[in-house]
Amino acid sequence: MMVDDDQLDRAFAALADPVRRAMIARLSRGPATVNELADPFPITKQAVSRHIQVLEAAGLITRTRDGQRRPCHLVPAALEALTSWIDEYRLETERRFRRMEALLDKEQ
Amino acid sequence: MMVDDDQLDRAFAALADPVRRAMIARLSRGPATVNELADPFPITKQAVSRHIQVLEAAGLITRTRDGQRRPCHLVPAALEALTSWIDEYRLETERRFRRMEALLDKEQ
DNA sequence: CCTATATTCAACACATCGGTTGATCAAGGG
DNA sequence: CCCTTGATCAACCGATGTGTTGAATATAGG
Repeated sequence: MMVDDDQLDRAFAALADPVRRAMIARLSRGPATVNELADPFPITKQAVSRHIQVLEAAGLITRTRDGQRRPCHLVPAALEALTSWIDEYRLETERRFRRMEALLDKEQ
Repeated sequence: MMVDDDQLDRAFAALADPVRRAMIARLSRGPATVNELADPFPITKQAVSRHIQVLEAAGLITRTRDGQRRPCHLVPAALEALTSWIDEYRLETERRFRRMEALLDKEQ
């Protein structure tokens, strides 16, 4: 999946909060409503509702309709886009390190 | 690498800024000083210096000493810790999706 | 020693974030 | 039809983030 700068901004910012990360962890085990997601946290449902909106705006979750409930679903492809971005630079760095080690070995 | 909640907060927040992501990209190709990192951006060196401090506090880079210069170096293990966190939940979600598909197939 | 260069500190402005409370909207169930 | 439940909107508050300018610190080098 290709993402632009704004998408990365929103996605990484969304993950930079322990409440939202806990929600991601919960949603990896299956869909959940606002009330279900709010349950473990000592904050208001309104605050939880906004956390969910942040995750949705970041593309990390989608929402469906089930009567008066709005279940949330994790979007694995969005997570994969983030690991891809990170890995590009991690792998480049590790390759560079290995080249440097090889060069040092040769000089012995 | 094991990271706590605060480390994840700082690391993801550090990546939630296009300037800092561009610095990460630059550093993947080799160490760079504050001045070198500042070059591509239309902001003051002081602002760049603080971006660097954010990346360092997040553990994403380390700094060495070279005379009056303070070169920055990317820390691949810190990036790897982030992809590990993300992948745990992405993979769990994908496994769940596959189980659901298998179940639907069986019901046909 | 003196000066230029590299970097950082301090104080400020402004925007955004994450929480609250209170009101509102929407769908279901008796 | 009313009332309850699920969810959201709006306004506000304190904290944090990102930029600025101006001053300070530290090392290099003539």
